[in-house]
Amino acid sequence: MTAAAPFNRYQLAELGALLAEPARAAMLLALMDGSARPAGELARAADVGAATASAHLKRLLEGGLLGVHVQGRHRYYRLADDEVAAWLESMALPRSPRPQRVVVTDPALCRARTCYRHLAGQLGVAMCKAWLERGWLQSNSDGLCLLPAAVDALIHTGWQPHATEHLLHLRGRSCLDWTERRLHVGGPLGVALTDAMLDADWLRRVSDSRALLPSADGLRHLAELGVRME
Amino acid sequence: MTAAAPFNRYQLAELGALLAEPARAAMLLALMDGSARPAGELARAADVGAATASAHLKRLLEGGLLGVHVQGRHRYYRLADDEVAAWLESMALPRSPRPQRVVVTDPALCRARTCYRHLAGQLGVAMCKAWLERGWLQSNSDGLCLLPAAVDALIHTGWQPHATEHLLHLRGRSCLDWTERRLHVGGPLGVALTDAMLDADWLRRVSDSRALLPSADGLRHLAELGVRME
DNA sequence: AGGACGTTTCGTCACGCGGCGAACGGTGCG
DNA sequence: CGCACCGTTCGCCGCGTGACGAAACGTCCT
Repeated sequence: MTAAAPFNRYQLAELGALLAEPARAAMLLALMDGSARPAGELARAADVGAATASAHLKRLLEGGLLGVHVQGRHRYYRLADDEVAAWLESMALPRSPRPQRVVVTDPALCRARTCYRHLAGQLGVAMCKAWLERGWLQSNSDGLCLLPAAVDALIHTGWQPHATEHLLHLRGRSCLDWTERRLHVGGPLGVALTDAMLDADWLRRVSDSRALLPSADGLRHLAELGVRME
Repeated sequence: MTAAAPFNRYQLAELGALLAEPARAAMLLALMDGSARPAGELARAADVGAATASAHLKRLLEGGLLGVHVQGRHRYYRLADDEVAAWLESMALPRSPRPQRVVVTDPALCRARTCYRHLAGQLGVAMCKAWLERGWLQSNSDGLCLLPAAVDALIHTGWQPHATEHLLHLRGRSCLDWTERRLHVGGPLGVALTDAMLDADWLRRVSDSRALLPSADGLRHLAELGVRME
């Protein structure tokens, strides 16, 4: 299902574990200027004993993050290569947007709601996805447009033929859903579809909320049209 | 001394610790496609119990790597943002040059040697650094050049005035040292300086080696000129 | 209202791992 | 050749933390 996992959980964990110790992190940071430093100096930089430092350096070496360069009774450790240095530098970035809040959302609002004036939420996303897969909705450079097969199906469920055929002339806009992070149908087409569903009593407005409540009738019809919510 | 450490050892270690657990790593990998998944599903993906998964998700959330989106009795976890996804992707890269070898090097070769025909090794790096700091050597767009103050000092130690003054007209090239990963003086200026030191018996060639052995006299004079080797 | 279910919190246990002191091995210097 | 020194290996101890079961909390469904 995932696109292409770069490597497995154990490799990622092993790499993380190398950074997870303040003493090792201190050593890596001390070497980030590209210098090569003897073990004793790194032990002092990390504020640990020689024995401890030696063990850490061994792990970092075996993990491929360091290289060593033996010179008489000294052993000079350095970052394995510039890639490692660049990668360590990049560790600082994902921390910038530090404040991560817990966003509490009304369940009904997630299921179906208006986005401006068109349908959004799980239902909107499901409709967009299903109709694209069925070939009822098409995406071109101009945006989204409905195809005749969709109109036939909608009329078959009881929609007014004239008003439904009018949908063919409306343009839809791909709209990224806030909660689902998936595309759904916006623009004039999205608004018209939503209005029609409200007229047909498939959806009902909820007072004082942007939530839309699907009726039992609506859910049944939508399921027939390939739109299912888990 | 280091350029600008992005953050301290504890922050780096904390970030690493978030990845260091296979269960957490599995969860992050499962979310790398941008999906939002409920806690139970992530528990299954990580192959741990619900209680354990909940604790891990809490840590990842507080660490800023995940966001959550509460919907009724479900809690959908996702990567905090696209930056985190890109950053995780980049974790795969530094592993490619896996084989890290221990390089054993002759101590004398590291201390001082010829790089092409100029002085390199610790001594070459020390000279470059000291003379830049003293304002005897200057770096401009054209490379390195010696300044009159340096010539005066060199003549004062006994170098031939005429030959020494000639050094002012030579251009030096910044050369990155192989063992020290530091700049030293190459180019015509570097060659001329090295030749002069050999002439003055500050340095001696070692047969069958690129190593250069500083004489006691040479070390003393170099120390006077600010060039010290630890 | 009551039962089912997803999720979190709490309490407990056990393993892993980092820390150090001491001993060992190798290199350089007088 | 012996001493000094740097670094590693070994053995032991203590803390941190991940694992789970049980229980509590909150939401959905009928």
